[in-house]
Amino acid sequence: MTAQETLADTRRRDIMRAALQCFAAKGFYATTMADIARAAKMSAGNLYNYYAGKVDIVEELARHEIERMKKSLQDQQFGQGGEKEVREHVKRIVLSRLDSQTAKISLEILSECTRNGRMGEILREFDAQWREALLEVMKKHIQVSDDDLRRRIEMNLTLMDGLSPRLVAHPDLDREALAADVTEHIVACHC
Amino acid sequence: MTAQETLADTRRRDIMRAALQCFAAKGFYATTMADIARAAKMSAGNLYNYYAGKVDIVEELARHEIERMKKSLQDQQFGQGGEKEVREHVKRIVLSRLDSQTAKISLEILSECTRNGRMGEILREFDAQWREALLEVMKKHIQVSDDDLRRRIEMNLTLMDGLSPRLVAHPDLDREALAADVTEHIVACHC
DNA sequence: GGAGTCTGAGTGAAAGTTCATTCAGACGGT
DNA sequence: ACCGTCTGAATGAACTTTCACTCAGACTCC
Repeated sequence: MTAQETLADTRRRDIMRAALQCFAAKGFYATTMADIARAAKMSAGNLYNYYAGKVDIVEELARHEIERMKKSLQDQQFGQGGEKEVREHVKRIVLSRLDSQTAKISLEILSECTRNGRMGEILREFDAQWREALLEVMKKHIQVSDDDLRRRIEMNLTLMDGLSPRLVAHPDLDREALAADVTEHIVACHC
Repeated sequence: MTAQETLADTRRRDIMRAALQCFAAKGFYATTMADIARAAKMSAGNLYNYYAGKVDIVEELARHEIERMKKSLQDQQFGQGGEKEVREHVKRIVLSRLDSQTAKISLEILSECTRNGRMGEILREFDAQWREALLEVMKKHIQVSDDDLRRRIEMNLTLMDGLSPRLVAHPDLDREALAADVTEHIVACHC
């Protein structure tokens, strides 16, 4: 029983990893089930023993990615530590978004969210929660109106959201420099 | 002779308009030739009298959109006018990017650029030209090293690029406020 | 030897593309 | 002005290919 579940979990992880590669390389629509199967080193038919279909794979992957982002943000514990720690945390997040594969998948998911209602819902819900969480943290550090704080948050998120498109339009940009500048701007607003 | 060319041009424009609608609504891959034909009020077969195929339509539309952006930016004449004029120009550009349909198409094109070599080339080329042009303009107004200027440009472009993703993640955001804040940041770097 | 796992050829539907055909209007000779 | 001819835009059904999905049987550990 446990062995079965473990195997199934392993297979699902294999498939997710393979799907991530393929989707980053060719996009959701251009990758075929055969592509995913090949990348996962199994037959196409076997995919259906672990996922109901392609849509299922796409949605689970998108949910995973959003969940991963949420987790990485929450782990940062913005409320804790001095300015130096905060700066390092922020910079780590920024740099993680300046990864080519991450950027491609992010854009793919964003596109999908504009037309797949359920996925759009998930993203917007996550975004709203995240804005509220940021608001609460910042309220403790800085004495300005909520309205003003919300505007600063929106600016900072816009900056974060711009990293993926920027990397596509300018793949050779100086990641360290951009990460430093973005981090500086965010921290300046935060403290 | 002239009449024929005009008719062809009209049809191509009809098709482009129809394709833009469809692509914004369903994305490049999910829209079928039948969709475009329906939106353009003609038969599917007739599309092939004006475009070689679906890929051709997608690429021409993307080129059009990038060209349109380039033109709108060049028209702004950043070098001219006082600070007030510059501010208004920038704000107009920012607001134009905070349009829902524009945002969807932008994301669609960005995704496509990550996997279609030719389209990626066009985007990166445009981006590089634009960065150089900005550098030249800013050099005249502000006395800092080229390296520093390039970093500021990269920041500002990141901010601009973030507008489309932001609108997808938070469709109800206060556009006026965000546009004002983004504009303020850009102008502050520019003068 | 049986349960669980996997394979890969096969299937059907969907969508891009082609093409024989239609038809409205332009042209030109009488 | 009228008729015959021609052009080419437009149609839509047929063709072709691609791809998600299925299933009957093979394989492999206990």
